[in-house]
Amino acid sequence: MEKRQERDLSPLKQSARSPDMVIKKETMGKQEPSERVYLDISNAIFEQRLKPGTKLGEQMLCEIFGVNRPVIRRALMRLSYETLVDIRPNRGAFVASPSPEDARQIFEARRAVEEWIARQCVACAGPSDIEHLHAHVAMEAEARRSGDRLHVIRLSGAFHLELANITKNSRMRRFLEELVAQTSLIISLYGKNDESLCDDDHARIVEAIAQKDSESAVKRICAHLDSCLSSLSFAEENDSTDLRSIFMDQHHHNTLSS
Amino acid sequence: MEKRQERDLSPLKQSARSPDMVIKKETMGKQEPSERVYLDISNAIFEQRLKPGTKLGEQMLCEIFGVNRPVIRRALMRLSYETLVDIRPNRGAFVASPSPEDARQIFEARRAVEEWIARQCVACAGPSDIEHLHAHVAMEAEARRSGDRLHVIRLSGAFHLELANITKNSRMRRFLEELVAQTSLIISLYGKNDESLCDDDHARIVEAIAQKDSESAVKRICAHLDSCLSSLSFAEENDSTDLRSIFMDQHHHNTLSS
DNA sequence: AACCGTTTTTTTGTTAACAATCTTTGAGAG
DNA sequence: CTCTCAAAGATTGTTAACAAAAAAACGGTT
Repeated sequence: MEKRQERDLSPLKQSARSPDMVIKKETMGKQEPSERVYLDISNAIFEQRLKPGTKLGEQMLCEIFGVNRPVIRRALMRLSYETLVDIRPNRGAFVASPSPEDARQIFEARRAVEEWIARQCVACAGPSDIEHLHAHVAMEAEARRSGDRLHVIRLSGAFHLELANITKNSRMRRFLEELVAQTSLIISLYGKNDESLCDDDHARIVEAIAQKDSESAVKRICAHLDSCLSSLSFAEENDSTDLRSIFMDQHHHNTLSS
Repeated sequence: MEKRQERDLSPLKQSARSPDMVIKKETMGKQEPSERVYLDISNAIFEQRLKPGTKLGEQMLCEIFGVNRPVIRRALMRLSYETLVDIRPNRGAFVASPSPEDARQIFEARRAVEEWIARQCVACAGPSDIEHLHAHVAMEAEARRSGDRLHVIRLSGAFHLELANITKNSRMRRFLEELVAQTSLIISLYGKNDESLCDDDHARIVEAIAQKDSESAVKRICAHLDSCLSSLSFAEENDSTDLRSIFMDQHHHNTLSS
């Protein structure tokens, strides 16, 4: 996990929490301050408002959130256990920058987990679950039509968590939450284009679930993840090669001009 | 997660860390104190030396580990995120006591994860991996023969993590680590007998992996987990029924004698 | 202008003290 | 003897201050 890129924290200054959609499924009542900070930062990462490498300075966060330093440290600590934040001793906390190998592992884990989730959904989704999924997909389509990128991202990731909810296994859901948030970082870092790829994947997954077609559901969710993965470009991996070749070229020109 | 049972922390006073076997796969070099405390407590839970409901008082832990309170609090905080410890505001931290529903979810999650791990192992385990697994199974047998219960528990849980290592997916491994530790709590709470059940399950799983028989590997690991689950008794759930029936009986006797 | 060394400032890490809450103990009444 | 209440003690939660490390700024030299 590398890539130190200085970016500002202004995305945190706007309240990130839309009332109708909260990704992190923690209690929404009276919260510990550190919990709130944790959730807000986590959501900001999830929604790609906080980019990989962003420095999360404690004092700055204290001002943004209006809390004391220990509260911030607690939230950052927790985010670091979930590998969303990288705390470097004596240097500060930074939004994590997953390596290509991290990305591979995360997608692999997602695939394993979501395969199981798809099967479970087929086995135990009831009519109200299906209805709920249809409504979600409709919301995605609407957000896409209206060009609300942030909302699309939010709903798109949340779709997978809605599937996980149906399984009623909170541990699997929580694990997927982490993986989904980490996926956001990966897309921030390595995404080539915007997602014009997955337009109706979700709808087709829901259809397979509604028809109790386990095989199709699994196939579609895996295809969806594969398509997402293949839309990434780990060209950053070649940067050193590029710099080297550029340097060699420059050196070559120098010798020619002298 | 309930069940407040006061038990002592003396198991933490002995150094839990056997040099040849460390369950938690964090770096073994220079560690942050809170990391060490976290690992030691985590391992103590894993090895069933710390029982569910045990109160983990901050001051007591400070004395045991020879560190300051903030260090302890950090470790406890982390353990609570992994649901191994239950922090109740103003009351203190307690080793978690999973409910029967928790147990169901944990085993379900384990099954999903370990199914995938088994498949991966079949697909990518090399000769040295197989050899390593054989050695591990031999160590288990030896520990069982010598009656070293603690060692048996340690090795038995570690077997699953060794399988996870072969997949080279650190996120899946880490998730399984948590599930395995949580399983220890469940067995502590709901285990009927000692495990005379799973004597050669591991060996048979290794055999299936060695023979590249994916179907058998999956079947055997699932059977292993099922057998483990069925060895549990959620009789605690029936306590109220027992008390009621006892009370009714007593009442019946009272009416007869009068 | 670039580089290096020193000083200052900023930020992170740690500790101690105080505040708040809960539990235990002891005294008094019935 | 039992129960209730108040006080004391213990524990958890929070805050402020100090220590340590890194980054930035400044001044001098080449």
